[in-house]
Amino acid sequence: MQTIVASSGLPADVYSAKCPTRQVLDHIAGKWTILIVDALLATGTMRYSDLSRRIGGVSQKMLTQTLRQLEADGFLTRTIHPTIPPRVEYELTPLGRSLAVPIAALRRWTEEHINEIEEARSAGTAS
Amino acid sequence: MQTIVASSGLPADVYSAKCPTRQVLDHIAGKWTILIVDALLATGTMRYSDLSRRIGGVSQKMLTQTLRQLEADGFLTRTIHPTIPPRVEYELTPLGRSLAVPIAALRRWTEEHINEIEEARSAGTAS
DNA sequence: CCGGATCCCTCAAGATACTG
DNA sequence: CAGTATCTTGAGGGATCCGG
Repeated sequence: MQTIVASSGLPADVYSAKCPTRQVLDHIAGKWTILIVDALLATGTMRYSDLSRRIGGVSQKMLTQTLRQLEADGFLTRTIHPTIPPRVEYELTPLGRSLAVPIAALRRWTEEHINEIEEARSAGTAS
Repeated sequence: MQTIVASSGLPADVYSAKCPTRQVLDHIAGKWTILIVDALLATGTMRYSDLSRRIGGVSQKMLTQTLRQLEADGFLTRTIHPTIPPRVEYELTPLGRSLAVPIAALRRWTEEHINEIEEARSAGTAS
């Protein structure tokens, strides 16, 4: 099946630097995006601090920035509860959950093949 | 199934910044990695200049750097034919082809859902 | 206290030019 | 053809501040 991109009227092609699909792929490819979406698929609704604690090594700046990007792309919703202290909850949309499927597959692949990769690495450095 | 990482003796966990799986995921997540692996899955063996032409917007530096990384991780092989002019061919290993499956799924997802994403974006900016 | 926004600085990506 | 060398720029990390 071939998709025609509405905004450009051209066929979707991630190999073309100007194609809108490519920009989207670049966002998805970001390491924080993958971890956030995968965490939300597993956990359901999460607060800002939950995500911050769950995802090791993420800075507040990048967490906020990536969450806003994901919200703009329609992958998740951001719900503010104006209580004291404030509560902000993030949850995947149906679109976000459909993206989470291939992303979770990628995470699983990494965890399942890590030992093969480490073997290849030590084989390379040994020569 | 839970994988124990040989080098650390700990369970695989991409959410931990120090886990080896996380470093691997960060490489895989890179936009160039995804495009290179996906291109090689579709085409089989490719020369340096083939990849350079196929992947729009990649600089020589990043192409070389990413290819060396993928070679070190055991995802592809690099074969030099010492002819004049020189020929260098890249091809996925079995490990690389197994990685290409979830990566191709991600590319396909992007191309198939681009119109939904653009709709979400314009809905957001309109408000 | 939570969920950021802001400032500053570093390091890696990208453009450009050159070479075996 | 298939890279390396060099320089530049800006995305990303750390620390700090702030409104509710």
